[in-house]
Amino acid sequence: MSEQGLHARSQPTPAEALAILETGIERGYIVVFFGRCQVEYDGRAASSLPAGNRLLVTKPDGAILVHTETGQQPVNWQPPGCTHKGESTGDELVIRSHRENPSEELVVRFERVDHAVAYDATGANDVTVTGTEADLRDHILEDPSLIEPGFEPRVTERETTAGAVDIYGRDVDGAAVAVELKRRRVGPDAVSQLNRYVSALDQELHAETELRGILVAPSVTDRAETLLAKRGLEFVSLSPSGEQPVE
Amino acid sequence: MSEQGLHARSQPTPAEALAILETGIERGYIVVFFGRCQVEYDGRAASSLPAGNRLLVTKPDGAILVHTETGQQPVNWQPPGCTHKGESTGDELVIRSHRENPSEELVVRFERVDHAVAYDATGANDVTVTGTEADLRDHILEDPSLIEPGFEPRVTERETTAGAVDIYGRDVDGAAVAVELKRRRVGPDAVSQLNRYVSALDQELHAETELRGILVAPSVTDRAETLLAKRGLEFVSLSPSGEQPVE
DNA sequence: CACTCTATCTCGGCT
DNA sequence: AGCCGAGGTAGAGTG
Repeated sequence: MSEQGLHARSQPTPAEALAILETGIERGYIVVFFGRCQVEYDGRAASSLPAGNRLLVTKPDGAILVHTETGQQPVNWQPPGCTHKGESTGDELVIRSHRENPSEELVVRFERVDHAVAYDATGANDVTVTGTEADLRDHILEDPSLIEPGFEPRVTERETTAGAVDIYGRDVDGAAVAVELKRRRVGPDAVSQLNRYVSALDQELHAETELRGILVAPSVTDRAETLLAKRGLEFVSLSPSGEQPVE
Repeated sequence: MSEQGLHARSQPTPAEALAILETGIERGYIVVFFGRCQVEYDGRAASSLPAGNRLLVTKPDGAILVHTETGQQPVNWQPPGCTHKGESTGDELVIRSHRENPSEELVVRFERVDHAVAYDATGANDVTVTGTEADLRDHILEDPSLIEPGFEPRVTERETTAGAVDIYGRDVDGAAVAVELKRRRVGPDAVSQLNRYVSALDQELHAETELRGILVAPSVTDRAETLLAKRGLEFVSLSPSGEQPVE
């Protein structure tokens, strides 16, 4: 079965599957195998997966994925930038994916390939997303009173020795304000992040100005709220849509 | 083309592709479409992807993935637990995936399906991984002197009001020690995490005992090192293998 | 269900 | 190439 941009074959021999893999890689196609395989990985960590029926995907950018019947995430993978080599040793098809820095290798052993497909998956891959932290920031810059009356943003991504503050400005009394934005409900980690920036700014300004830290998110967990209080930080409830979320 | 546990068809009509999807879902198969589609998503965020040749995977656990030719991650997806419905409207095949809590919907519109596969991907999916944080912890519990001579672990996952300390114990002088483990090089976030635990413990113990905080990781970034010093915390270099990493 | 934290996180942006 | 932080993070463990 072979049309323009598509090669598919059921129950290929290892040699046939290898041919589909190699021509697919050469042409910049996505190559997909359905079959029974085992997987070994060694690199940043190491893992072993016993034999089972799986879905293998190789992409022209060097990514490779092994999917089982469950989970959104692949059970094994390699990131883009790897080089894949197929090898047909008698009745087995072995696919090795390797990369450097860090040195990692993934080995997939097919004892049986039930179906093989190579597909030309070209096309726009520019997805547009809304409801991000950037949207939340833009809403605030457009209407700073969403934070509080009289809030005046001065800069975004203001650098400190501890990292960049999302929005830096002044309140109605002239006090400096560091704002940390989160698009979703936050835990203690977000409070610590804001606290790092506020501590760094506190040293920079050496007490010349009063300094406030405000965490902006749809909501916070109990522990985060406790930590905010302990650190003397404030919270403003806002969603990425710019609306105050309903309870 | 149809063997036991596999249904595949090239250039199916929308009705034929829909049949493969529905029987595949009913039988608990992975269903894969290769074709030209556009994708809309609305839920925690919202996104839009113009038409292009893509790979779509639906899993029997309710997960769904849309892959382009680049990237390890799918360009659009739904997590396990969703319900998928196919719909053949004339010359289009539309797949809707929906879930509640949060309410999210993914709509994939195929103007052309070039190839469709349903595959019975059963088999052991229990991957064993080594080189994790748990391995690092076990190495330390087996040989506590990896931290320092005389270190004596008392409990793992010791609860504090700020969260659980990975390893809690005593040093050779009887001082309390809170150890935070990381399997890889860490930045400021890990230092803040340890600092939260140490602050909480400090209050709990109300200065009855001296308290030390030790971050264990292969290495730290410059900012993390600065922050460690500022917070009065310590660092011990260890890898998940239990070895001290070479420079 | 919500909270917390790990992850071979991935990914993008910036230095 | 490394650092830093966002992410529709996902997934696991626990209460």
